[in-house]
Amino acid sequence: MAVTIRDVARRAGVSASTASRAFTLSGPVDPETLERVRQAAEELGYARNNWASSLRGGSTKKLAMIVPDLTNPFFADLVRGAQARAHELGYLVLVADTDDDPRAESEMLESFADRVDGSLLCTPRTPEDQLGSLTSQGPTVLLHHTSDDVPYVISDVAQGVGLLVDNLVALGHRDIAYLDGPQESWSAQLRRTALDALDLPPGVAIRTVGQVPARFEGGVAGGDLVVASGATAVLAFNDVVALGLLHRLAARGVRVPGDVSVVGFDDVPVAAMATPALTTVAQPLVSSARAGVDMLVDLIEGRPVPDRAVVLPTHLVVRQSTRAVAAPERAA
Amino acid sequence: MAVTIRDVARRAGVSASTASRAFTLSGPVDPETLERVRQAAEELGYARNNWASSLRGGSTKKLAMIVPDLTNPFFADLVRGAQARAHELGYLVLVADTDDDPRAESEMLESFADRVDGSLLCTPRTPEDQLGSLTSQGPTVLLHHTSDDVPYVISDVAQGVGLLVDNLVALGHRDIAYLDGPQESWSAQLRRTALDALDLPPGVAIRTVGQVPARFEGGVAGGDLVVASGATAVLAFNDVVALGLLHRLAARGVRVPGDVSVVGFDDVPVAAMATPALTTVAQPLVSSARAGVDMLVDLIEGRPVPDRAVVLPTHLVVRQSTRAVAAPERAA
DNA sequence: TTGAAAGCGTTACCAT
DNA sequence: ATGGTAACGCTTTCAA
Repeated sequence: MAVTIRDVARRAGVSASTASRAFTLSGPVDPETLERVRQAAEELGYARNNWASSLRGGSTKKLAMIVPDLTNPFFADLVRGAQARAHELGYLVLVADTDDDPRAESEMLESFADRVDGSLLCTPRTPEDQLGSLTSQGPTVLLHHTSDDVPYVISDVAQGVGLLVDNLVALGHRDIAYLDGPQESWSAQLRRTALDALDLPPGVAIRTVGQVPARFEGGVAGGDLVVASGATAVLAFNDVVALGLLHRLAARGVRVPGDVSVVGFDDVPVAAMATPALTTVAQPLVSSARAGVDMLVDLIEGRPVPDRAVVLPTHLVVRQSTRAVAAPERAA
Repeated sequence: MAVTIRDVARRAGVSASTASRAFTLSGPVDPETLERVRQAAEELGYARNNWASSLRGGSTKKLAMIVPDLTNPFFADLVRGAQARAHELGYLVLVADTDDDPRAESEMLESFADRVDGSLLCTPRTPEDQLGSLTSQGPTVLLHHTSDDVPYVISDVAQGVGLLVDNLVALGHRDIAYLDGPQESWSAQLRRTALDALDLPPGVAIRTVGQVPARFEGGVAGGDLVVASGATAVLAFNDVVALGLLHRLAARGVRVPGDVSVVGFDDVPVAAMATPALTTVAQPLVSSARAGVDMLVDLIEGRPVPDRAVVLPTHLVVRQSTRAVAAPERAA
C-alpha cells in the first residue's frame, strides 16, 4: 500500500488536514509546520494521489485531449506540446485517439466528463454546428478549428498561403497551379478562401487544376493534372499530397524543380526528407498546443481570457523543390 | 454535479450496494433487479466514475504507457494499438511522452505509481540493467525491448533481416552493403547479430560500409560510403536512413534501383511515399501493442501468462527501390 | 494556526 | 438476493 497523507501527517506530528493544507496551500499554515510536513513527505516518499483529491475537491487537474489520429505527425506534435505545457502547469493530459471516427469523439468526451477539468479538441472533421454537443461538457478549447462560440487557437493559414504564393511570384512564376484538397475539408476551404482573397500582381494567375483526397495517392493522381496544365509551379494542398505529386512527376520524367516547382503545406517531418526536399510552410504546432493549454487553464481557473481567438503566424521553409524561372518581362 | 450511483439506486428502488453489484457483477443480483438498475442508469445517463471506484477497489482499470517520442510513427502506432486493445478490455491507457529523456521515464512512472494497474514500457534507450527501477512499480510489460526478468513483446528482427537479404539474393545481388546504425543502439545490435548469423549462399557477401546516426542525415552521409563501396544493393539501418540514402544517391546521379537497390527497415508510412517507394520490412506494431496489453492485463488480473516472451513475425514489403541484377553465373 | 468531522462516489464486508 | 456500514485518500468546512 502506498504512503498516504495520514502517514505523512503522523510523522510530521500534525493532522491530516494540516498536511493537506501544506501541500495545496489552500489555507493558512505555519511556515515551520509546512517545512516539517515537507520533510516528512520527502522522507516517506509520499506522492499525492490526485485522483483521490479530485473526489472531494472540485478540480481534477486533468485535461482531456481528443485527436483523430495519433499516427499523423500533425496531431502527434499537438499532443506533445499540450502534454509538455500541461505538465508545467500541474495538469495531466489524457489523450484519446478517435481513429478518425467523428462519432467516437462525443463518446470519448462523455467518458471523460466530470473526470477532467476541461477539454482540448482537435477535430478537423466535425462540422461546427455539431460542435455544440462536445462543448457542453465543460471548459473547452479548439485546436486548429474555429468557432463563433468556443475559444480556439489556430495558425494563420491565409498568411501561410500568402507566403508561399509570394515566394513563387518572387521566383518569377506567373502560371501557378493549385491542387486542391477535398471539397468538404475545412482546411481546404480555408486554403481556397485565402487564395481567392490574394492580391496577385498583374499577369500572375493561380488555377485550380483538380481536387484530390488529402493523401499521397491524391498527389499521385494530381500529377497528371498538373503536367497537363502546363503551369511552372504547383501549390499542393499539403505536404503529403505534394509528396505524391513529386512521385508522379518523377515517374513521368518531369524534373522538379527543373521543369516545375512544387510547394506543400504543413512542414511535416518528411517534407525535409523528400527528394527534392519540399519548400513548404510550417505551422506552429507545438506553440499552438501550448497556447491552447494556457487558454484552457485560464478558463478553468476562472482567469480572464485575453482573447478567445488566438491566431499564430506560420513561416516559410524554403527547400530545393522550388527555383526561379526566367522572367520574360526582363528580357523585353 | 454528475449523477451518482446513489441516484441510480434510488430511482431503481434499491440500495447503492446493489446498484454497484449490478454494474460490476461482483456479487449475486436478481436478474429483474439488474434490469431495473440498468433502466434507471440509462434514463439518468449515469456514467460510473472509475476514479472513485479505484479508491476502494484495488484495481484502477488504468495502464501507463511510456514512449520516448509520440512524433515518431513507430511509437504512435504502438500507442494506438494499445489504446484500442485496452479499450476493448475496459482499461484506459495513460500515455506519457518522455521527449527522449531516459531520466523522465522513471519520473513519469513514479507519478503514475499506485494510480495504474500496470505499465507498458517502450524505452529503447534504457539499458536493460537500469530497467529494474522501472519494473519494481508493479506489473510491467516491455514493448520492443527484451529482458530476462520482465515479460516482453517484440518483433522478430532477425527474421526480418533474413527476409530482406533473401530477397536481395533472390534478385541476384552478390555484393550487398550494410549501412549500420549507432554502435550503442539496441536495435542496431540486433541487426548486426542477425546479419552475422545469416547463412549466406556461396559468393554472396554483406559488408558493413559505415555507421551513421539513425536519422535522415545519417543516410545522406552514408550515401557516399555506399557509392564508394561499389555494392549493387544496400541494406539501410532503417527506413529513415534509407530515405537519406535515396536523397544522396539521387543528388549524385546514382539511379535507384537502376544502379543500386536500396532496402530499409520498419515500413514507416513515408517508406511508401518515397521516390522510388522503398522495399522494406514491416514490423507488426499494432499487433505487438495489442499483445502487450493482453499480456499485461493477464498479469494484472492474475491469469497465467502463456509465455513471458512473445516474438511476432515481420513481413516483407516489396516496392520499387529494388530490382534484379543480371546474374553472371547464369551466363557462364 | 490547527484539528475534528463530514463527505466526495464507489465498493467490500457482513448481516439480514 | 439485498441493504447497512465502513472504508479508500483526500479536502473542506467549522469550531477551537
